[in-house]
Amino acid sequence: MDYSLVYESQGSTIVADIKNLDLDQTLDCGQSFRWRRLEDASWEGVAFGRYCRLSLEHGGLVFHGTPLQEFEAVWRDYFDLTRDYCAVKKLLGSDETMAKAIAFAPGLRVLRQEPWEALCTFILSQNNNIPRIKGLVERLCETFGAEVPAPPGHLPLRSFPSAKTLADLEVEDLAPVRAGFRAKYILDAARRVASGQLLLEPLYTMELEEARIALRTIHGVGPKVAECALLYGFGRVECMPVDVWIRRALDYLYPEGMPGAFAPVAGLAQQYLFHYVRHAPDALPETVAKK
DNA sequence: ACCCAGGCGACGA
DNA sequence: TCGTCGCATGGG
Repeated sequence: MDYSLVYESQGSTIVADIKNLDLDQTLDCGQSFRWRRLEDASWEGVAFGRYCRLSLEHGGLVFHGTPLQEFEAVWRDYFDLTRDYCAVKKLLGSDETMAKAIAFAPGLRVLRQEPWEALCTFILSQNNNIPRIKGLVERLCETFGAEVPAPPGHLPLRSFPSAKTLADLEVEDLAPVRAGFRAKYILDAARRVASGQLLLEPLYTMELEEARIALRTIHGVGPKVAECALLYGFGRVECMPVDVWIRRALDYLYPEGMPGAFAPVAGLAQQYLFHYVRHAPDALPETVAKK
């Protein structure tokens, strides 16, 4: 539990004693592609069809215009605030390399996103770079999402389009998204999910290897995307996606593999490491980083 | 212009 | 089963 005191004040929810959360580190680290940083350093976005604007103000986390009831129904779990990151850091920090990665971004958390959104966005992520993934996701939502009302002074945003919505489209309909060869993958995923041929709900608790196999029945979902969907969409923190960055990091920093004790939270270790090797100048030697 | 990106499927050995 | 290649697109 990374907070103990939460209350509602003037229509906003305030988490007074939040620990282990930095919004910049968490909302712009390549796990979610829909959050935007505003001029005043607050962040706004949409998840589970709800608008959210939040900021960190002298140690307290403020959900602007969000009733306590909605915080408890949606955002507490979305930000995984009931997880004890102090315990996670204690475990991972016993390793010197991981201690450096954690020190570089101590407020990084792995979000618990909507399953369909996580699956879909990481299908779009393949052989792609993060700035461009954001563009694809933005155009997908702008074109096919439903309008989500925003408070006065803020432009309405759009929800992530449902599988049902996308299932009725053809590849040509997705042209404005400019997803390239990934468009057909999105449609296959949408059709399998919308038809009930692939049930997402059981993937929260299904035996892991079985869940991986189920996800990989989608055309365009391989080992890496399945791992991302399980980690980011289903809270399966033992899942560890290995992309080109993590591959480099493991090869150089953990040639013998990561410590076995990390396994239960390998996905969280992966997120610290991913952020570290992409942004810390001294994490990898120049020759390794550029390769 | 050029390289490569949070990979995957198809294909051939 | 394993290595190689093409894929759409555009950010840096």
